[in-house]
Amino acid sequence: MELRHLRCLVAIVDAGGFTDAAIDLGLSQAAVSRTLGSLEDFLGVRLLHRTSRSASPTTAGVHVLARARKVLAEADNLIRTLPLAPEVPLPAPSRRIGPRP
Amino acid sequence: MELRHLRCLVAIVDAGGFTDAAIDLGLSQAAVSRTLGSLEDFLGVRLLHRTSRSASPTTAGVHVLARARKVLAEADNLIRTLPLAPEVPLPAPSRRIGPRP
DNA sequence: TAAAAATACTCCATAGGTATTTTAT
DNA sequence: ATAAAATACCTATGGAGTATTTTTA
Repeated sequence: MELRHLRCLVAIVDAGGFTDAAIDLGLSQAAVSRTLGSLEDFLGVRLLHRTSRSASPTTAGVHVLARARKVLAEADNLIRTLPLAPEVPLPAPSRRIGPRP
Repeated sequence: MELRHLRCLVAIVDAGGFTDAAIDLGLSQAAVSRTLGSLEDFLGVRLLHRTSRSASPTTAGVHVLARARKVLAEADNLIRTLPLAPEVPLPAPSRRIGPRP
């Protein structure tokens, strides 16, 4: 299981379907279908109920979805709270007032 | 960024080095080195200080490591708390007392 | 100099795309 | 009948292994 699987699940539910999720993810509809399929295979549970109109989470899907969001939130948190270590220290801001020499 | 990157970071710190982490992960030392390198590239920060004796987290590494553990903990939680949906319902436990007929 | 990590190279598994078929309304 | 998901097929990216080089305590 990788983050891509969880991102895919969330995108489908948020978009309400595979096709729109594919657009949001910048992937093809086929890729989205297969990625979610492999997640369901891995977990051994069907997560989404598909119709020709939309896709909605199963009972297990609702459960997994909530936890998937937590995982992704923690991943986002990791990236957002990065103490960025500048290899090259920022130049001291110039205090010059007058016109450029 | 995928879970494999975070699993790699955690394994290296827990094992104290790339080589032992590789054994724990069931990967080659080279794979571990590259996976951590790609994580560092992605984050734009050096996470581990390497010596020929061991690998220890940098300041940023300590920060990221803590968050990586949270991400992985949530991922584990997702898997552990799965409402397993048996396709075939479990057979009702037999209440027979006497010897097998 | 003796460990451990980085790199060069190669290979292959699989993620992803396109085109098509199947399915459900 | 139509819109959406699943599938078949193909390609290419990059993940992984082995062998080697580089690094540093």
